[in-house]
Amino acid sequence: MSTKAERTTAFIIQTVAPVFNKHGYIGTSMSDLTEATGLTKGALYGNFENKEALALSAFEYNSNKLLEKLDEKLSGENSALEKIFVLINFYKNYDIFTNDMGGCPILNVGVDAQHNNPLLSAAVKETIKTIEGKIALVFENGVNSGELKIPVTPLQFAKQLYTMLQGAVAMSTMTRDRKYLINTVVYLEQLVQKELQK
Amino acid sequence: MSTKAERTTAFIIQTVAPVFNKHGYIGTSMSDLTEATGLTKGALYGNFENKEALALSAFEYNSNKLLEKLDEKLSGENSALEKIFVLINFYKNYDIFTNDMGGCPILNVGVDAQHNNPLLSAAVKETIKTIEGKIALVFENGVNSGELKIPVTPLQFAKQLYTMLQGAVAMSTMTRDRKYLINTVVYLEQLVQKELQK
DNA sequence: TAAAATATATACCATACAGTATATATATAT
DNA sequence: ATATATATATACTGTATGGTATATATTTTA
Repeated sequence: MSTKAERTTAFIIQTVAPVFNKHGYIGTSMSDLTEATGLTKGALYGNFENKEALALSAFEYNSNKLLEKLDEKLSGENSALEKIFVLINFYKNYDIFTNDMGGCPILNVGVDAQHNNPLLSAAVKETIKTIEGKIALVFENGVNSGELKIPVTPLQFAKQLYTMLQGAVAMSTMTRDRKYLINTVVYLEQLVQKELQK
Repeated sequence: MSTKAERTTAFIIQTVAPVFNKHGYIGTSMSDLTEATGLTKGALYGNFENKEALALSAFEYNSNKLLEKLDEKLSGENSALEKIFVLINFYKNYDIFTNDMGGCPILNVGVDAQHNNPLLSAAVKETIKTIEGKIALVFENGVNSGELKIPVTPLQFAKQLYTMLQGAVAMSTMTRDRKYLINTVVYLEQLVQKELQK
């Protein structure tokens, strides 16, 4: 079993993660975090070097939850095309999935950190690259097995798909209207059906 | 000619606008603004009630610059299809256009304000609605004149197009890679060419 | 269970924050 | 040009900020 300190650290991260994600790095104060956790500054600074380390751990926590879910959706025994459909379909309820995190960590931290925190900004870029790689791999396998055809490279196609999905995420986040997600998913499903099936 | 005070107010807004857009509402301090303008707090508070009023004016300033540019692109004597091409093409250099503002005001303020400032958040929603309306009008005219065909309502199609464009804006903003803009523009040009032309 | 190690709470820095009261300087109107 | 109105600068609130030193409490190890 894990030590008490390890469990406290884990508890802090998971409690603090949605607060940072909602209010941003500067917008989150240390007293917001003591309030959310019920712990004191002594406890927080005993487990983390400073506010930035906390924010970074918080982002990694949210980011990993997302990456794990994507892995789950893109794994399994089904075909490449089916995997793409499952992925697209996942975004229909992306707002619900990310609600516990306080919204999409990619979008929130990516935009928030761009001129305020280079470390967080770099972490977001890394995560985006990872996600694009995961999607690209599915396309690559689908092409290699002769299952589907794509007009550009797998990575390029993955980037284009992810851009559209994140567009829907951004619009639904800013307007608080999930129709952007739903309509984009419908559009992409049709697109994949028509264009990719060999 | 305008009074000195009016010119000062205008000067403050245009100087302060990119600062707010880059660093967000909470991330921008009043001393950031005195530093940027070379004025003192007395001058700022003499011209604006408080920080929030300043931030709102700053967003409206950036937002209007964008809306005016869109009006310019969507006006003229050319056909509906040509207008759509001009619009899409505008986003190829959207990052350059918004650079003076400190980035896309819709995305930056829309994401920054979502849990921190209801007024700014509402202003962004309003601007999005306005932009979608402008694009929808072009589609509506194109359909009514029999120039082009669309599979859904003009507003619905406008929303879908704008979502994709904003997706490219979001991705290129977060990664600082303008290829997302370029590739999305290429994709949308093909889409419009193939699907809309009657 | 007692000693040592570790984790958390308390009390405290110095600094930065948004905002204000008032004095001073600058426009404007007569 | 002078009086009046207005705009800006200065000096100052009280509070909140991130971070720290140290005392106290709680685990862990022996």
